[in-house]
Amino acid sequence: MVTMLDVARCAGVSKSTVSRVLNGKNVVREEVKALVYKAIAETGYRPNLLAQQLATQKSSMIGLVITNEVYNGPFFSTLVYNAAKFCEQHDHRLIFADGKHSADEEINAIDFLVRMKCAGIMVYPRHTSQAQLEKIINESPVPVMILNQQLTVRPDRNIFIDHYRGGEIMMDYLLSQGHSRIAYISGKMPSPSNQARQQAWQDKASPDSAALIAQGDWSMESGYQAALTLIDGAESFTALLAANDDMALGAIKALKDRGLRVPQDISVAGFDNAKIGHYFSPSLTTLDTPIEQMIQCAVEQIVNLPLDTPEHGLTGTLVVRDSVGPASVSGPN
Amino acid sequence: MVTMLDVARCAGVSKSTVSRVLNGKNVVREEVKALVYKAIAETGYRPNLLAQQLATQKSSMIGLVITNEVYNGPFFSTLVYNAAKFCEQHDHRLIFADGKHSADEEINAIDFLVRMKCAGIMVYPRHTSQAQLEKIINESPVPVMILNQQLTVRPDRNIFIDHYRGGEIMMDYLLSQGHSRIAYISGKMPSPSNQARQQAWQDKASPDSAALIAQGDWSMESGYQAALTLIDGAESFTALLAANDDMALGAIKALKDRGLRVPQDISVAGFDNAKIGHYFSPSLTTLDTPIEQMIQCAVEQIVNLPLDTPEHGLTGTLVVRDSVGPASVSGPN
DNA sequence: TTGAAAGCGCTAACAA
DNA sequence: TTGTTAGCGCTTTCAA
Repeated sequence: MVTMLDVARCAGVSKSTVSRVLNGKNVVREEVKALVYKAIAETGYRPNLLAQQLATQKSSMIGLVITNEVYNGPFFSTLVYNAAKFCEQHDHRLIFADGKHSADEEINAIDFLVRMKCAGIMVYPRHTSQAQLEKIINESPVPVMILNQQLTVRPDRNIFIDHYRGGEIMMDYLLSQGHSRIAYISGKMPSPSNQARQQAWQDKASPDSAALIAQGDWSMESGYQAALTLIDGAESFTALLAANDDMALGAIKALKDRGLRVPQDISVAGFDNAKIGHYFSPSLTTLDTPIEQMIQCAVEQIVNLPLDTPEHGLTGTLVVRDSVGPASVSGPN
Repeated sequence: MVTMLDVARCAGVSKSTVSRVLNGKNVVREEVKALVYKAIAETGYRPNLLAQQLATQKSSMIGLVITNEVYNGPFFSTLVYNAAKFCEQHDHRLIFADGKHSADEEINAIDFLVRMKCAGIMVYPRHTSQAQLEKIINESPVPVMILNQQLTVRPDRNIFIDHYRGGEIMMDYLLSQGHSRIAYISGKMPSPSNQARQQAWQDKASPDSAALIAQGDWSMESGYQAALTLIDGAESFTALLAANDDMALGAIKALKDRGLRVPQDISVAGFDNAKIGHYFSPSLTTLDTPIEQMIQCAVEQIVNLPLDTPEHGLTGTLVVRDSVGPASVSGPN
């Protein structure tokens, strides 16, 4: 491996001069500079970033921790895409650690990134408790930004989406369409997104809706199964709200398979505004979640832009499409 | 920041002893060990991975380069999910660099990972030429594995999917269903996947099919538009093959919007076996692409498992569903 | 404008 | 079994 010293020797100068040339400090004579560049080209030298970061005590990496359970959702691509985009926009690189499926593993992933001396870390937590997160934030030498879920402390380290408000928006829309019996398909717990959405459903739904809930795990298949369970249940309903689009899509298939029409017999809505929702038939009414904005805030907070963290949670916007219609007079059962 | 020296002082031993304790060399007296652990706990010491990797000259990171144009495809989640999975399985971490949208940027991303001293690098190239890739592979001190596309050299650094064979499988199936006029929606070039699939289509389609091709860019929307173009074209066809599932799904919507039935009037097929295909109506006939296997081979090659690189490309398997039916007697126009 | 030397935090001979 | 010492490849004072 060719080091800076090799370049220096080859150019007939000292290590420090090479370093200066590379770091653009304009204190080097042009002719020497040229010599150094020539030597660099000749030797094929690549600066060692580990050494560089160790010496400067700073790095240009931003870490992201996500539990791989999230990988399949439409969330994931959008999240990573935007994370990479905003990192690069601020001359940083995204580095990525799998939080796997337990609090320990999530904490481990964060720890790895801390020890890699990332400039900052974004965590999309799934298992780690508030208390643990708070501890991590406070002990970390670099900014650790908690995404998606609301923390009760350290708002400066927290960019969250107000999923409760999102749930309300969706429920209000369904109610405004005349639906009074609304079923809910939940995402896999623990999940702050699901928890808040479910709470909104519960608060807005008619009091006797307790039986109108089925457990999903965010996947299309679970939405399919959950919908079957609900259809076969004793309680009737005219609308079905799923905690994400994937499950809503699975649910629509289940309804169709049972000969029910969407939205004439049953209306269906989801969350997240997955692209496919537009192309599905019927096209899916959903809530567009401001992922891009969330990531942007997090990254800019890390790179220390003079930017205010949003005081309140970000809220999504309703996307009205065809899968929700007015309540039919008679429900399916 | 608390360093190893701090721990050593706190425990009343030397730095090397602390190091030994940490690295599990069982040459340290139990009592001393205990002392060190106590000091570590007290000080809250976290080893600096940069320093460690600089000193040991090795790292446990595996890099992945993807162009962000790929982020939206169903490919992406699967790719990253499996990459993370197999990395962790072999006690490595995935680190991720955006190839953005030019050869220069891809090469830059690879360079970054090289300079971060990754143990190995996986590249899903989009823009970089064979010659450039070859150069990179040969010059890199660590294994650089080229994914997806076939290289003419260095099969030991190349895990590819035989997309031409995949295209043939799909075309053979369509032909076996009696289709003779088969249209094709292409992915965005440059792309080895599209190139090979398109070639297979061209070789298998009837010679007068030249007009039956429309340009897409992998997105659902482009599939939608491309299908409209084809429908409005002068040439009739009974089947439509799209270079990926997303475009096939967009195309199906276009057909429906024009009052055409799938598969009765027109059959549609795609590639990649995106999950949603199963839930769409009609469910989508597609080719399952062995992404997981590809990544596994790449990772195991990097971590130096006694494993043979597959001699030939991996091939996908046909997934027959509802979007393809027998050729109808009369096409749409 | 340049070079020498110390130091970033760690590992790994070598000696003791 | 432990401590001393010399690196890993880079940056950055401090002198020259």
